[in-house]
Amino acid sequence: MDTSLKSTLHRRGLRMTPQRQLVLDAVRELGHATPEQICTQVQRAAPAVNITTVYRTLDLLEELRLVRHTHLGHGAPTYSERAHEHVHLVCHHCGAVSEAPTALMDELADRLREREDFELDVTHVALSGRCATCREADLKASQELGEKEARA
Amino acid sequence: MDTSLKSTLHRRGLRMTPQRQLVLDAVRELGHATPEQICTQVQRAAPAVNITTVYRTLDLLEELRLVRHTHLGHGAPTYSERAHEHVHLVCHHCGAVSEAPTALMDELADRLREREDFELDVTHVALSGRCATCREADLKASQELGEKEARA
DNA sequence: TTACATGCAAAGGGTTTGCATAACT
DNA sequence: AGTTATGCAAACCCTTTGCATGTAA
Repeated sequence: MDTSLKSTLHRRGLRMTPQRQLVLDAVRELGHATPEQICTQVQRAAPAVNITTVYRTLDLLEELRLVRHTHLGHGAPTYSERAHEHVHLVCHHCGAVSEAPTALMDELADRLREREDFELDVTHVALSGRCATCREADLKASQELGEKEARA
Repeated sequence: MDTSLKSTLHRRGLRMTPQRQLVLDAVRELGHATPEQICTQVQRAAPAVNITTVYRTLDLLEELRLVRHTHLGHGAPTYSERAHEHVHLVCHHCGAVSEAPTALMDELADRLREREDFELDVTHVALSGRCATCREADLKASQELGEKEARA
């Protein structure tokens, strides 16, 4: 079975277009990007492409399971290739997004299945917390505060 | 130390108002609710209250650590009492939201701290997946499909 | 009499929809 | 010809901001 985008579309009576290829390319190049970022990237090659088309194409590519979107918290979701599976870690202090292997979630997924009868989708929602850099900064700040109080 | 809302506000040079009490009451009554739902609830007691005030009050109550908000995926976040700590499980098929004990996440939190140097905030983001009801429906549907194919 | 709080209207980001046009098959 | 795809504008939801008015210390 031919699994190229073109034939996948054709099997559904849909057509391959330059726009669709460009959106898919942009998702692949950008890693995890918002619709707006994807649109900007696409427009570098084809300035006339409208953001509406980007939204429609992302929905389509998601249906075709070529991409997925993740909610990082506030604001627009980000889209990435389906093949690149990972957990997103978002620092809600500085906003930094990092990626971790999904294997980290295996045990949680098992427990949720057993105890809550819930089948976890590891990639759809990001985990929120405080990143290494901000934790270091916190530590330093509290040390300085300690010294200041010791002096006083 | 007096920890009532009124004195907490007073210590910051802020005032207690009927609106602020009503918003806090609504959050407590509704469990996890969007700003709009909270506004509707508040307006049952005081119809003139504006949604702007609800947003401002929710921000304030969050700063005071009396409430927290959680992103369930699409759409508006939901607010709940800070004291009610739990993990949110959202079914991305039917939209149902359930709650699970945060203890489920303890091991994941430990691993993230060790391996990724990331301090997880368990409550801020919901976990996404497929709930028990939808999983049963899936199972039933695939069984029926199997029977149909067997007949054909 | 000064600071804080509210309501209202308007603007802002992100997304969807309606519709006419254009491009395929 | 008939369907699918696009661009454009308008509408939509959710949230924030500016400003005038109101209210409490």
